[in-house]
Amino acid sequence: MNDGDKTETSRNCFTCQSRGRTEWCVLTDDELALVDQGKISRQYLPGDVIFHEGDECHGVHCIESGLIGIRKMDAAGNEILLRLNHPGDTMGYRSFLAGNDHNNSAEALEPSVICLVGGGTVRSLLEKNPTLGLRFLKHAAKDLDDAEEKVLQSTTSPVRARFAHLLLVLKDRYGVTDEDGALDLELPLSRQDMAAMIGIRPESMSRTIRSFEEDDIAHFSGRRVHVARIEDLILELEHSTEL
Amino acid sequence: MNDGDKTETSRNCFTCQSRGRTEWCVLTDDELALVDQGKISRQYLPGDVIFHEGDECHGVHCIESGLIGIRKMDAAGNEILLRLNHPGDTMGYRSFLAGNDHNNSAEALEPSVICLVGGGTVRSLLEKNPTLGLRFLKHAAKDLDDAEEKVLQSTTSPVRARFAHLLLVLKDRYGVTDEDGALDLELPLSRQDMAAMIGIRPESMSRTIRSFEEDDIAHFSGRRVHVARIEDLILELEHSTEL
DNA sequence: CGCCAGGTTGATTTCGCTCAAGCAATGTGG
DNA sequence: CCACATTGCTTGAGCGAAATCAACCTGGCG
Repeated sequence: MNDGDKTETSRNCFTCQSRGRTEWCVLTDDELALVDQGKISRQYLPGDVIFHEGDECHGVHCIESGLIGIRKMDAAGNEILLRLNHPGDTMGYRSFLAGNDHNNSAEALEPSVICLVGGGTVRSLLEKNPTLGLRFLKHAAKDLDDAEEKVLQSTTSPVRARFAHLLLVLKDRYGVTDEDGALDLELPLSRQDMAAMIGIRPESMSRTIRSFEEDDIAHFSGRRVHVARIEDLILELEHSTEL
Repeated sequence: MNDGDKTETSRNCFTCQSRGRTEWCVLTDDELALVDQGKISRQYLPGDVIFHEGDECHGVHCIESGLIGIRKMDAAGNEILLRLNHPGDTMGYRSFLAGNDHNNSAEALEPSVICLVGGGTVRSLLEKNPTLGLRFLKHAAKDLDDAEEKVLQSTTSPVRARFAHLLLVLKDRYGVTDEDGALDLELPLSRQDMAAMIGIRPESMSRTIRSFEEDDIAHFSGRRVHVARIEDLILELEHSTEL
C-alpha cells in the first residue's frame, strides 16, 4: 500500500547479524565490500510490500531481520502464500537471474530490514566468484524441491493433513518442544495467512482449527498453540488415504 | 519394471541431434569431448524407468530423443506427473548439485535415448566453465517458476481450467493451429497420465473430457483432439471465479 | 461511540472422489 | 484358434470435503 515512506537505513554487510546465513558467506572481504557499496537497505513495517508481481527486477534482496511472505495470485484474484523468508534469505534472485520481471510479491509480515543489492553488483560478483552461482543454484534446487512437494501435497492431501504439515514446519523455527513430547508454538502468521499457505479459505481454516481442538490434537489461543503429543500431528499427515 | 535389459548404445555428443538445445552448448570443443568420454548412453522403451525416487544420484541425464515423464508420489501412494521432459532437456541436475538422492522418478513415455553424464565429469566441467553453472541456474529458475505456477493452479483452479491449461501447453509442442484459429492436437499422453498431470483421478479425466465434448469446446478421438476455437479454451482458464 | 478488519459459525451447494460395473482392445496360454 | 485374463477407458450412483453465502461476534482504533 504505502510505497513511498520506507525508512532508508544505513547498514554494514560486515557486521550484518545474518551474514553467516546468506549465500554471500562464500565471498572474500574484497567482494563483500563490493556488496556493501552496491546495496541499499530499508526498513519495512508489516503489510509493506517489498516488490510486486510484475515489477521489474533490479537486483536481489537480502533479509537482515524480520519475516517476509512470498505471495502469488492468479487471474481470478486468488492469492496464496508460497513461502516464508527469514533473515539471511535472499529473495528475487531467481527472476533476476532469469532476466524476468518478478513473478511473485514479497510482503513484510513483521518489521523487517532488507537490503537491495543492485543488478550490476550481482552480475560482477557472479563473474568474479563462480562459487556464488553454485550457492544460488543449490538454493534454487531446494526451493524447487519444496515447491514440487507442495504441488504433490496440495493435490493429494486433505486439508487436515496439510495443516498438520504446516504446524510441523513452523515448529522447527517457532516451536519449543519439552522433554515429554509436548509442543508449544507461537505462530508468526494470522489465520488468513495460514489459510493462504495451504491454499484454503479462511472459513475452512477456522473449521480445521476447531476440528483439531475437538479431537484434542492441538489447542489454540490467539497465536499460541499447544500440542500435547506431536505424534498426533504426524498421524494426521499419513491420514491422506487410510493404509 | 525391467531394470536390467536396457540397450546400451554408443552415441557421440558432437553429432547429437539435440546438442543445440542442451545446457552443454556453452562448452568448448575440448570440454564437450570430456562429456563425450564421461557419458553412457542408453535406449529406453515406454514404461522403462530411468531413475527412481530415492535412488542415489550418480550424475546428470541428458535426453537425446524421446519423451520422459517426471513423477512423484506421496506416502499414501498417490502419484502425480510433475512435468514432461523433451530432447535436449537435462534431468536430475538438481538432486546432483544439491547432493541429494533423486526426489522424483523419471519414466520413458516414448522410446527414448538418454545419456548419463557421470558426476565427476559434471563437477570438473562446472569448475572449468562457470557459465555452465549459470545455465543450470537459469534452468532451475524456470522450473521453479513453473512449479510455483502449478501450486497456485492446483489450489485455486477447478479441474476444467487446469485441463484447458494443459491442452494449451501441449499445443505449443504437439499442436497445429490452422489459419482460422482451429487447433489439432496429437496428445503424447494417455488419459491416465493427463489425469496425473493435473492431479485428478482417471474417472474425473473422463468426465472432464466428456463435458468439454458436450460444451463443444473440444472433440476427442483416441489421442487426437480438435478444438474449433482456441478462445474457448482460454475462456475456460479464467472461469475459475466469475469476474 | 461507531466502524472495520479479523475471525468464527451455520446452512447450503458443488465439485471431485469412491466404489462399482461394463466395455473395447490387446495379449496369452492351452 | 478360441477362452480367458489384462489393461485402459468410460459411465453411473452416492458421498464427503471444502467452497460459498450470509450472519454475527470480537477487539482495536479513529
